[in-house]
Amino acid sequence: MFEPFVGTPNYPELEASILQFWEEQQILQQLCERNLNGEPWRFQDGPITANNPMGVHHAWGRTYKDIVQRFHAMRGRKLRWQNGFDCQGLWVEVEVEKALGFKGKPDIIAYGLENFSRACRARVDKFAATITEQSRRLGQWMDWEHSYYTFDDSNIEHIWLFLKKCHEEGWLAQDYRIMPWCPRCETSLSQHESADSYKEITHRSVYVKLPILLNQSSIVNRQSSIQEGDSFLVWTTTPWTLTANVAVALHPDLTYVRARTDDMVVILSKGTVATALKPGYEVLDEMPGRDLIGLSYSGTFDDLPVQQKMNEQTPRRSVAWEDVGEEEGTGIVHIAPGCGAEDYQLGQREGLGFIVPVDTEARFLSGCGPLAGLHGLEDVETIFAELEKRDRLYRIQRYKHSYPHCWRCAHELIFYATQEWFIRAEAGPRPARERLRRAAREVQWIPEYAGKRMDDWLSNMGDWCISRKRFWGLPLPFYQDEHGNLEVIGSKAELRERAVTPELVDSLPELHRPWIDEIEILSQDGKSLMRRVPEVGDAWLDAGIVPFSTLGYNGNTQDLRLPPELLGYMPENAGNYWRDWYPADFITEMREQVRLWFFSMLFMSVALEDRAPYKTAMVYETMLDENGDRISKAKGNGVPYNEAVSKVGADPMRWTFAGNLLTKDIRFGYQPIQESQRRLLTLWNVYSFFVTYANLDKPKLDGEREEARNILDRWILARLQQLTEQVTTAINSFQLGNITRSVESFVDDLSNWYVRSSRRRFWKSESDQDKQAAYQTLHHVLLTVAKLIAPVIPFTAEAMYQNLKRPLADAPLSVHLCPWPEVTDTWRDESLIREVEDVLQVVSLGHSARKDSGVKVRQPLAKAFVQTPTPAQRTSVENWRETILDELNVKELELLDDAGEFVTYSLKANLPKLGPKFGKQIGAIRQALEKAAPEEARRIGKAARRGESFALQVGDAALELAADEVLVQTQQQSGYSFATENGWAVALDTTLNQDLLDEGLARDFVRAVQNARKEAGFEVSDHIAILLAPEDASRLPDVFEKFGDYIQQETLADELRLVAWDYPELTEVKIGEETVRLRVERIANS
RNA sequence: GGGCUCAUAGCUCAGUUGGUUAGAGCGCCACACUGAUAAUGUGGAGGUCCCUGGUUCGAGUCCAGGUGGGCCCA
Repeated sequence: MFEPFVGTPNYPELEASILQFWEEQQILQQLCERNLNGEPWRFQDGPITANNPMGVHHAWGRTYKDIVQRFHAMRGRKLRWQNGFDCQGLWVEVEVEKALGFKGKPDIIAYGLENFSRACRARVDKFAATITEQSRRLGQWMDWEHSYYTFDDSNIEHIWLFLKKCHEEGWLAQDYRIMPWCPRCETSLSQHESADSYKEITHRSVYVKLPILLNQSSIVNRQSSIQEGDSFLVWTTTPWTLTANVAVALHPDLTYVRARTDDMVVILSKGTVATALKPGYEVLDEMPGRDLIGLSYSGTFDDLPVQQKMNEQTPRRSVAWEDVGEEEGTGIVHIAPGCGAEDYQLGQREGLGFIVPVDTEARFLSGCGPLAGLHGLEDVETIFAELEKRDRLYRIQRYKHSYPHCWRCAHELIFYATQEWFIRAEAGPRPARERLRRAAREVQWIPEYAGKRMDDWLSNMGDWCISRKRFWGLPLPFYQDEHGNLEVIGSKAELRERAVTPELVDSLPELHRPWIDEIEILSQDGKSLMRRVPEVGDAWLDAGIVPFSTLGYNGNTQDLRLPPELLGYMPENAGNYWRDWYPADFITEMREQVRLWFFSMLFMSVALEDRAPYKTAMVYETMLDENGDRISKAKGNGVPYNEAVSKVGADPMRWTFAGNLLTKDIRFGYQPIQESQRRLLTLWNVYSFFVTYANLDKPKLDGEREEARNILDRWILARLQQLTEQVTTAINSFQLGNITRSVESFVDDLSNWYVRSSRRRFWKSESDQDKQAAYQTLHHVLLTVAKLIAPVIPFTAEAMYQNLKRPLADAPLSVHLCPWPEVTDTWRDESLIREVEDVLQVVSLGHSARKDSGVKVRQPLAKAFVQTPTPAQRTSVENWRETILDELNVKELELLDDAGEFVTYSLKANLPKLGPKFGKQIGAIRQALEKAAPEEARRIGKAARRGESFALQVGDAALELAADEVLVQTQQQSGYSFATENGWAVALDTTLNQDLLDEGLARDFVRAVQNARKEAGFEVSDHIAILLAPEDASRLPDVFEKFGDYIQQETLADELRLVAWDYPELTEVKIGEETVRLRVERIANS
């Protein structure tokens, strides 16, 4: 009937067969067909960089995406199932360069741009295929045949449309930016690339003196003691940048000194005197930094043309800067805005100009006089000599510091001002910033702080630098003539219209360099020739446009990668497509995407539609290794995805991911996965229990169900409604971490209470009807759980479902084709659930009392006494009397009004009730209750237990309190074995008579036989014969007289034979206090 | 320097709108239970809920300040 299942699942094997099943039966296809007329549920996938195989951290995010998509699909919503690949930009170039063994730009140019672009495309295609395969293996459902690629012409054209819009808004601008630059590869490096490239290195740093020119100074503090001829002492580790000096910076609040050294007077901060000056100096006087602002000075290379020219425009001066420190140098900082990002910013603030003294190879330009042609980094000797010649050199010192290097060729980097394209945050009549903030406020952010992060970013963001001086990327559609006039092209059609040779546009293989660079256009007035700027675009433009480009926003739906037959879109109504699918209901990515992808999408959507392109945005945190350390390739401490998925399977990983709370970093490794496997094992055990016994009993599981009369069935069904509601709410509200919590708690109840208590119903029930009900209930529960876990662990769910659905005539082919479970109101029963919580309390206390008495559970006891905290809770005990008797192995259960003889009472205030009512009085009331004399406590306690109000004397006042305003506790007095908690009390009568002892022995005997059966490897349904040799004075023969039927029934023993002590092949075992010899034999099935 | 966030048992983490004796899992010790169970139960050991102050009858929870970690921006 059912496929037998024992032991633990082999996930990799199981998952492989299910993947094959999904594939063969085209389950996703069927799901799409089923939901063809459903309300759209709009998920926008963030493109994964198709540059390398995916890692486990990708699997984490993809699990979230898959959970949510599968859930909504089960609920009948129509989805696009579109996965996306990020295909352009420096990351791809860099990997291709590595693969080809290139050192930098010159190698690429030598290789040929055309070849290079083709190589980039090939790499993307290769890894898109790899990632697709890996994602399938994870169980992620996507329409893998129709993933979008950001290098597609349609994507590029949509970005063009956006950029044109930006131009119309007046947001586009060219400006300078300081970039880390490799003089050997002749290229800038992005921030990402330079982040990990700092290495310890020793440079010769230099102290130079800059004579102050009091006469030329705009501001002179007449009180200060500065004299003509005093010099600022400044320090730098990059002497070549002195040619680009335009200012010095001092901290206005630091103390500076005049000091005599080498027969001259220098100025430096007080805190740096000892390290900066040669021995034998003399401090003359001191002054605050602010007195030294606005002074002119003579530079190091006044005679160089670049310096002369700049000095005419903006004369060198000293400026105030809060970032100046005394940890190193002289407290006076040399400022070269053309050679440093901070310098540049300060320069902007202070209205300074900037000088770029070197070319892209770091060789001095012609404006640098005698230095021209020399290398800024390599020809330091000459720079020192020139400084010496000009009497500016004070001291040279070796200095060890961490300095950025090119990660490709290991060459030292410089910082370099380059001209780039920007989208302004605050330009135009309708500036972007506030419009972005307004749009972001309409988004539901999960967790909420993601929204704060976005707003913080938007409030503080600078202009968006969108250009890169590279090759494989979005070709910026910016066309300039020789005078620098700019026009922005918004589509390929427009390009053709404007092109000097339209046929060239027709024959473009793709909208990429180098092909696109061939196209020239005519300016609007038709007078001048315009060429495309050489730059390509920031890759975040590629990703940010996808809410539009994947939906054919520009009206061109020809080359979209979508399966129209499954979405109900025929070519004739494709124009409605984007309107139906924009904006997205949901997006989710790692937290850093807030200021990256979420930002770029928002920006582009605000520009085009003035609203956010997503309604709900969810972020998750960082993945760490299982020890909480950052995962890095160098350390090799990450779990390799392919290894993990083939070793432990996808579902245990998915369960681990799903269980993490969004606000927490996840600690991931094999340990946590094993933990998840263990948690899931309980469900498999219940499933295995069901399958085993259902195969023996062959219950009727199809058609009408028995009415659930048994309280256990009613209870687990009530819990199932609760679980259904919890899981549904968790996914609907994106609190995904609550799914596993709810399911685990339910499975725990199912295994340790429902199955445990119902066990006997499955193999010998008094009534057939009850047995049927038990099977049907458990079957229904397992099937429902399979559906509820289907989004999270689709393989496990499918495996269970495929087996469990066998007896059902018209069940859907796959669990993923089932409708999502709905809450059945007739089965809801909150009070029954609370009852069981009470019962579990009683049972727990009973076990505790057992433990206390030293009488083991197998020994039946005559009587248990139970006292409830409130009268209402007596029904809990009444309703579950049989279960409690069975669980505690007692013959009788008595409810006590008053555990009087066993206990003393103690009272506590019920603060949530009393607090609001009595306010400040509550302290006194608490005292009165807690300090009440024993008889007084007993009087009140009894009254409260009966649900009656009672009088309480508090100081001078006599208060009337209601029963529920006091909490009654009872403590064990003496005599009986006793346990109390939360107002509950359970006492056991531990006196034993011969009948009880004999029954205990019978149970011991049964237990021994069961053990023997198990060791012999018998099936649970095998009938046996028991051969027993008791010791001389054994009570067992008597016990057999009395409990023979019970023993035979329990052990499926058709025969119970007493044999001699030396009978062959007996095994000695202990039964209670006795030692016996026994053997079990299987009796052939007749 | 600014923003966000976190700090609870040896470890990983829960802790809903403020409520009495702060929980779970893992790990450790003892005992028990077991015709699904590598499961489970009971008991034990293990906590200044980061610190200080405030609001309140009452603070792990709310507020302010501080300390420390993480991330982002500058």
